[in-house]
Amino acid sequence: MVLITRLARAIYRLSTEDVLGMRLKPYILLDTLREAGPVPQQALGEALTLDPNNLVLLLNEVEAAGWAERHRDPHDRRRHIVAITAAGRKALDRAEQGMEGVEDEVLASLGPRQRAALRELLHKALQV
Amino acid sequence: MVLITRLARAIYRLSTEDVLGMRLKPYILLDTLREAGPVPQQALGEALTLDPNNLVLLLNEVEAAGWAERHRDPHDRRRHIVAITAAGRKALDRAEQGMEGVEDEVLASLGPRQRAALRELLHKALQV
DNA sequence: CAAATTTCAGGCGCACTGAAATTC
DNA sequence: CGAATTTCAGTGAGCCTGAAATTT
Repeated sequence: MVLITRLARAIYRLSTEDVLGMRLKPYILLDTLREAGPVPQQALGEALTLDPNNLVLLLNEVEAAGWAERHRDPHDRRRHIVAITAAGRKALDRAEQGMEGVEDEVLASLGPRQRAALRELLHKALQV
Repeated sequence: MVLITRLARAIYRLSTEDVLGMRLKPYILLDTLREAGPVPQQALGEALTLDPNNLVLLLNEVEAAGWAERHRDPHDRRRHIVAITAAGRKALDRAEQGMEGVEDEVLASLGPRQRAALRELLHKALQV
């Protein structure tokens, strides 16, 4: 647990807006959103371990940038369905290129196979 | 990178003071300090990816709790050497028991072998 | 005197609490 | 009407910039 938090901190410090073209939070949101497809706002918050209040503020910012859109769910008009936009995919692609540099620095001690193994383990851990 | 930050966030949310007997930051500091032995304050900050200013505040708190001590380095009186105390080890042991519950929750999808493999990969990544 | 190390004070973006608005 | 979902305003702790103090 300690190791993960220490690594996460190193990642955070390297993931500046200069490197990604956006702050780290929107990047994580867009990455998750692209993987999950259009989802209710609540489910998105759970995936990001972000409480609903803060998600609203983050989505305001991301939507203002044109990277995602909120639409009311026709089946339950209380809900908002969140989806990534074409511009969002483009911005995310650019950010990912910057993130490769961060990964090379953070995981410098690991070879390609070890990185793949790590990715698989992390992915499985989050698949709850 | 995204997976690590998402996991770290989940860990942070579960690692309350009720569970650990202390906040997460002091826990990480004490864990790192016990592993590294007495170290100059500056080196400790680097290991924690924490800038020197914030480390001062964190150490003020940890020292006030009696968990660590700062002493001047006799060879270079500008430096402070930081060391964990006996009370710090005790508090850390208790916190680790609480952290086991967090680990069980966060890594519920992984078996013992996978957890060990994950730990080894993370440890190597940080060994720069 | 310049550099290194630790310390503190001020300012700002961030996260959580509480309450409101809409819809089921 | 009670519950669910999203939204916003207010509050408090946390991080960073800048400058001071001590020692080399």
